[in-house]
Amino acid sequence: MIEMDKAFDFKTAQSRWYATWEAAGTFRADPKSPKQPFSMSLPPPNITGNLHMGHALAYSLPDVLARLKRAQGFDVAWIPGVDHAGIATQIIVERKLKEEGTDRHQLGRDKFLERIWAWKEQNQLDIENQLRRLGASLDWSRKRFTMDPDLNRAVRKVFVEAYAQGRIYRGPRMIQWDPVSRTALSDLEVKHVERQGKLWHLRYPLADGAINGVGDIVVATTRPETMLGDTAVAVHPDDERYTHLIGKLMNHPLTGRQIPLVADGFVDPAFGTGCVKLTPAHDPNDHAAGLRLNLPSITVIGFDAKMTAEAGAYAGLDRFECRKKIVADLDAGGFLVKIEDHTSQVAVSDRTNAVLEPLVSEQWFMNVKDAAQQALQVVREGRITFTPQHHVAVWEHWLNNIQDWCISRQLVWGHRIPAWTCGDCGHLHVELEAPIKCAECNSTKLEQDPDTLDTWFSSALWPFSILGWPDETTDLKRYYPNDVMCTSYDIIFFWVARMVMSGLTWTDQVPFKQVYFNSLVRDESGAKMSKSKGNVIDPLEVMDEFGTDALRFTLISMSAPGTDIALSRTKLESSRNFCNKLWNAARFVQINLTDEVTLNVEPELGEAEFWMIGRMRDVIQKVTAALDEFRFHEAADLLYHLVWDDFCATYIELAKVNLTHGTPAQKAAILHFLDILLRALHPMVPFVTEEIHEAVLSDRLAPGESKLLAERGWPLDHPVLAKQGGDASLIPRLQDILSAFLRLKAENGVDPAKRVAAACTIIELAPFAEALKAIARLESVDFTRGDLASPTRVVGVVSGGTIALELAGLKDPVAEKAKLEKEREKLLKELEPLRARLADESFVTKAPEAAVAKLRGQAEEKEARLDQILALLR
RNA sequence: GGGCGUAUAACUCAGCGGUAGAGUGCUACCUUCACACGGUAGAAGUCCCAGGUUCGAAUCCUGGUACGCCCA
Repeated sequence: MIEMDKAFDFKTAQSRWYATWEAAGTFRADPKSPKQPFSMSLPPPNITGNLHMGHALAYSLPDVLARLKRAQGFDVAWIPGVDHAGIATQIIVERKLKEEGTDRHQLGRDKFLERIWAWKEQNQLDIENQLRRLGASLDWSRKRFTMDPDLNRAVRKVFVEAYAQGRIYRGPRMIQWDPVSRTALSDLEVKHVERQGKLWHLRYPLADGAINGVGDIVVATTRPETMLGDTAVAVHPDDERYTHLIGKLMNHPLTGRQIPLVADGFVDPAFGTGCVKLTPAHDPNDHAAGLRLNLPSITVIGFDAKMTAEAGAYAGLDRFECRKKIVADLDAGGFLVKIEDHTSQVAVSDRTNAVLEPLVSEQWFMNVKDAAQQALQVVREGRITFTPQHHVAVWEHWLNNIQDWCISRQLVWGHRIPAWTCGDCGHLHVELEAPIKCAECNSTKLEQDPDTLDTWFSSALWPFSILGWPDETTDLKRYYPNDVMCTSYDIIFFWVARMVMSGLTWTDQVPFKQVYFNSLVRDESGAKMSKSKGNVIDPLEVMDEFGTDALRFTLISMSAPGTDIALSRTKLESSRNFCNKLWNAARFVQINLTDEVTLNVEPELGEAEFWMIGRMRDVIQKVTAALDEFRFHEAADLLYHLVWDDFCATYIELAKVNLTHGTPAQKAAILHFLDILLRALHPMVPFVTEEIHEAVLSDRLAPGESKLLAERGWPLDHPVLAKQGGDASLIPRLQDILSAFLRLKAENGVDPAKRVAAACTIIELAPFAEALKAIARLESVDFTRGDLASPTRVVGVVSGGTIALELAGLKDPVAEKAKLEKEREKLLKELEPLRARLADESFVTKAPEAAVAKLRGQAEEKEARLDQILALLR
């Protein structure tokens, strides 16, 4: 027999079991199995990352589902993988090159890619092993990487077909340019941050001299450096201050160019002076206005964020340096009217935090308007459900306002765009495979587009590409659509929306039926974890300090849908203590077992057993229902109290006599209960339960049962749970009087360990005399219907009777009377609203019968207690 | 500017039409033969504010206030 230590050694347990499960193939899906399939795709973590607390949560919750479904008899396919994370990865490897004194341009595209692949191999292993440490029951035989050859094939197929259908097109458009990573970004990768800046008021002189005494137009701008590209000044058409000047020309203060005053509705008359300069090449609003008004566009800032040749004297300057110089020059020239402080929203890159430059550039785009409508439809129709539901509102808003998606990136790391341009005739070929020669002119001078696709382009295909799409594979037929997608709500647009759109477009099916959005994990004061704040809690450290099970249980029990999680040490301690409690309960059971006690022995059931069975049946039913609806916190809470309060505090205490001196049949009952509890808890705390299972149960199983708890069934239909019998009210009443005895002792200053004689009027509990004596430390218990009041006894009132302790020397009649009077007052106070409500005609007639009956029951109970107190006081 | 969410015990949070709960902390006591990562008893709350609906509201509705997040 394996000896169990006094405290659960989680370190040993969590390093042993994963390898065992993996070797046994416990988590491997089997398409040939007669079982019903249940499938999920792991949101692929970036290869750049270490496991952080967000992952720990996002992967613990689906693991609960995967383990539950496996236990319920499903063929579970939970498929892992990692994401190549285009920008993030390239930034990291480029940083490494910089440390080595080189860069990607020196290295060249091919060598640079080699470096990234090498780095990826190592990092992928790290993150995969971290997932194993977390206990995530993934089918590693099906693991994927977003840049695997067959996933690349899926990407190319989608690109080529979408191009043929006109969904994908190329063209010059204004995009957000990240000058640090030197790539275009999609709107979603742009973050708007509030920055303290200035508002410069600049004078643009009217070319034909003053009109009505007004010699110039004053514009307000937050970006003076772009004025070199101004091709107009705009006002609101209804702004009466300026209507008479519309169409007049101005002299540009720096370039000397003449530009007109134009009117356009986008101008906010309340902003600054009501006049804004128009720079179509460097501002999205100006760009749109420029197109509407047919204005020329002059690009003065380049892709390196430096001023171009068009900037004349300022050419070559960094954009922010240029700003300073321009302001100084304007000031010197008398064109600077004033400078105000101004907070403005600055667009920065989500990844690099670089201030973005809106630039017109040749990029690839995807029109997703139709797909968006379909995505809206399937959610409205309930073909995909969201938990929590309130995310539907955001979903609706975003998809209804969706813009074309800029999918090309000027990066090396990613899926290369399958487009080739003919060097001779300029024809564009979008093909699955590299063409040998130009179909138009037979030239062999074909050059592939150097750009790669947005990382999310391949992620969007994840649920079906990992199953072998576009081939009609066995896996695709069986595991697609996925049943559940568990992910974070912060990537609802980046990922979830795009998966739904591409799933509908390319497979004509929803990619998954239910989406569960997990919360974000915050620190204990509710602040977002960030490296700069220094409040990051590392899940790897937590697993070392408190155990993986404690971490998982904490995250699960705090996962109430819709609220973020404030992770705290105390909560982790509490979960660790819970695992230890379970461990010790099992240890106590194990110590008292003899070899002949096995799960094959028909258990002998008494009152306590029937009560415990009832509790387990009730709780496990509720847990099953809660997990079905993603109410993880509720499931965890129910099991916590089932183990701690019902099994440990109540049942084991009552069963101690049987456990230590009972027959094998009596002990078998306890063994069955432990078996049921372990199976119910395993999805949440797999390591401690598997460890206990090995120590206590693996030698006592029925023939044919797996020795691995991870392979055993969900206990809901366990035959022992179906047993009925006994008087369900007995144990709660016993608990009540136990507590009352202890309270009487405490109130009267009796040492809890001191054994005193006791009496009780509830004679139905006489069979529990031994347990009562042991738990409440009583000398004896006299069960009698008679009056317990006596000069030597202190008396207490419980539900349905009275109890007494023989305290000859210790009794203080005055204090006792005072206590009873106090209780009488308390009862009267509690009864007051009850009596009032029951006397209320409208309540009794209008409220549902059950509500009235319940209240009446409560009132009767209290009245009875009051009667007993009054009798004792007489 | 628009949208979403949250306000409940000292702290972190459940509950979301029948009259308030958990974990932690706090107070007192207990090293009792599974567990001090334990046990027993106890104190602790105008359920953010103001209206409304209802026999009845922490719970539903309306309007505030505060905080958080998302979008523009």
